[in-house]
Amino acid sequence: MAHILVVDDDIAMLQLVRRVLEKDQHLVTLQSNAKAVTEMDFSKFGLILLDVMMPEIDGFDLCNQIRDRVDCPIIFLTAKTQESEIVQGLGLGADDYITKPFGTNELRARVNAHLRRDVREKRNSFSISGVIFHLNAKEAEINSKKVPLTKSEYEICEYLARHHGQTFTREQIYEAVFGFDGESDSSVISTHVKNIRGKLAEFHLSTIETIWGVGYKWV
Amino acid sequence: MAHILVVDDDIAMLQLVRRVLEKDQHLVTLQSNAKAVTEMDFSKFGLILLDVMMPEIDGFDLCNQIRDRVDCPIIFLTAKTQESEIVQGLGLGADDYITKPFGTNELRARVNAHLRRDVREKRNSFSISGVIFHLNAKEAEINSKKVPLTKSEYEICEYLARHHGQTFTREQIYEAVFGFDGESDSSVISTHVKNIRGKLAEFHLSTIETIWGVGYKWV
DNA sequence: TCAAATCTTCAAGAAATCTTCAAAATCATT
DNA sequence: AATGATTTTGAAGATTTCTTGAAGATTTGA
Repeated sequence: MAHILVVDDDIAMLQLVRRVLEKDQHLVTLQSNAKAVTEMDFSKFGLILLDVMMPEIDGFDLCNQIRDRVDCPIIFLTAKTQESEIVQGLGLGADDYITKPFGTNELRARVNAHLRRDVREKRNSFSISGVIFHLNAKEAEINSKKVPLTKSEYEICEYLARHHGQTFTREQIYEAVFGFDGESDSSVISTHVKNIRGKLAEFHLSTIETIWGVGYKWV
Repeated sequence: MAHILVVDDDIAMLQLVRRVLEKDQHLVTLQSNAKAVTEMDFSKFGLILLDVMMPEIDGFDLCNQIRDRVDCPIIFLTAKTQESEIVQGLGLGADDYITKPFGTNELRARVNAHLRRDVREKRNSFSISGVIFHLNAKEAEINSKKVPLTKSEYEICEYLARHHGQTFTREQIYEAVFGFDGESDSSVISTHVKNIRGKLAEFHLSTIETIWGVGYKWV
């Protein structure tokens, strides 16, 4: 779901955290060299877990530096239990603070809570066959590039993709996508499908299959 | 700084929390009747502190209901220390969890950390596509030169830029930028966009895209 | 209050999209 | 291979949605 950076000088701890976070399908990047961290490109991370006590560099310092450059949630991960330390950590712009030893489920829960907070602010979308459908924007995306579908084309595409595997007659598609009708709407769908196919072909995709005598299906 | 709602059946606790939070100039609203909470207008609060153990209604339930209606940070405040409870709380959409007895400074720090997270998204200037938006002055700047946008033009521009990538209908833009309306406001936006485009074009920018059949989008 | 700036309305022209249609291609069955 | 049914395709016309310019209404500032 998200790309998470974990910084800690304790290798065993890093591996533990990776194992825990990968339960939730997160992509986890580990870093035990705190100095190297300052030269990383943080933009790709959705969340950062930071140990406070590390040789060479202080976690609080690091937090400061990261916060200047990027805006994702930062969670401190540390053995310190003094309340004043917590205050210091949160005061620096960290978003949370987990004390070792921690329960692995608490770690997961806190990480996911912060990620959810981010997701909540974004649009919803779903992805299939390498195509991402952005429901609000009514746009389809392949390889981070926008597919130039018209509104009707997008609706047809999304409908078929959402019900992938199922076959629909042209009439069913027409009725589902536009309000409803009883006219000669089958040829309309045919033409739209032709155009959709043409546009998807530019991305080397042919996911709309003709079911002879019936209609179309997304595979 | 922020308007904070505190819900707890323990009056002494409510007063303690109020005293602590008012140190940071927050406006604090107390509520000891959990049932009454469900009928409140949450929109004005910047953060909500919620006790888990209350008579009549369960804090987790309440969290669910609030989360359906509003998007501000929610922090649980409770005597329970079981890890599984924490997991449950955070899983429900709460953003944090503080266990009683807590240090008053930890409370302040956590509350402020979550508020800061919100504020961070509200700087007084931000930049995108080479355009700097000065929120206070309501001025846009390109290559250190002021773009002569009128107030309405600036607001539309800033709104689209702030939500770059997202498509809005003319009506949505109108409602977001001016109060709200139900008239023929779509043509107003069309004309404003035309004028904005003209002014941005002088800086060789064309960042407002028409999404056919939907509206406009900043790219 | 008046003038200038800004906002809103409107309609004509332009652009994009949708629909129709018929010829060509494909498929299934005999 | 021939036939009839179904689908694909291209192009043209119809429709819907934008853009634009200009004019009237409103607000702002002196």
